[in-house]
Amino acid sequence: MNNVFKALNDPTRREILELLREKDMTAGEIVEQFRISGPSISHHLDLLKQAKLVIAEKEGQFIYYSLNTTVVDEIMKWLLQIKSKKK
Amino acid sequence: MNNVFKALNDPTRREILELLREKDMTAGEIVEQFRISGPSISHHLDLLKQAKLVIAEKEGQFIYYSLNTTVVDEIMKWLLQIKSKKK
DNA sequence: ATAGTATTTAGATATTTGTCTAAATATACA
DNA sequence: TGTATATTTAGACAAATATCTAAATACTAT
Repeated sequence: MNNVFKALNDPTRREILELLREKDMTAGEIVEQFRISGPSISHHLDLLKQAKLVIAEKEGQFIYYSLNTTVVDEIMKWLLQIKSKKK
Repeated sequence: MNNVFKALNDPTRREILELLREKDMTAGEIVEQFRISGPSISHHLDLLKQAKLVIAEKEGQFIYYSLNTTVVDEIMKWLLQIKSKKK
């Protein structure tokens, strides 16, 4: 869960997730949306992958990234627990 | 919102929130729950305060900290939006 | 006033993080 | 086979972060 919070704690990475909400994209397409170098985006994608927030699938010479929202449920559960204050 | 993700991106701070779920506590009581120095906890509390995840109220020589979960709703909303994948 | 308790602020330090450029790897295709 | 394209890995560096000790502030009570 730590990894997920870590992954979410960056505006660029959150923006990547928002992009992937619309449609799956290749690393290159994602890079195009930002003014950040390819390697930096690649690094962000790696963190998102580690958190299991995205899935990477190779198709020929491209790598397609897609959202994986199952981990989001876990976070929401934790947040709900916090919200259910005892006193 | 950035501040909230930042505040949540630390196990100690998340644990503080879990403690405050049970009951309001003074800074000193919170410090007792950890093996971390008072000043460090004070710093964590400050970040939580900045994120508006906790509220601090002075009572005599003590400062009582309590959960504020209204900000949590904002995060949940964002997460739900991410979960509602288009394709 | 003075002493004691609660908490924060200041300043230092080691670690982590986000970014970059250059190089490496992998695939496509002529 | 050789060249172009897509992406990642490696290594460096500045900025942010978590922690500490020492000092400052604020309140209580003798």
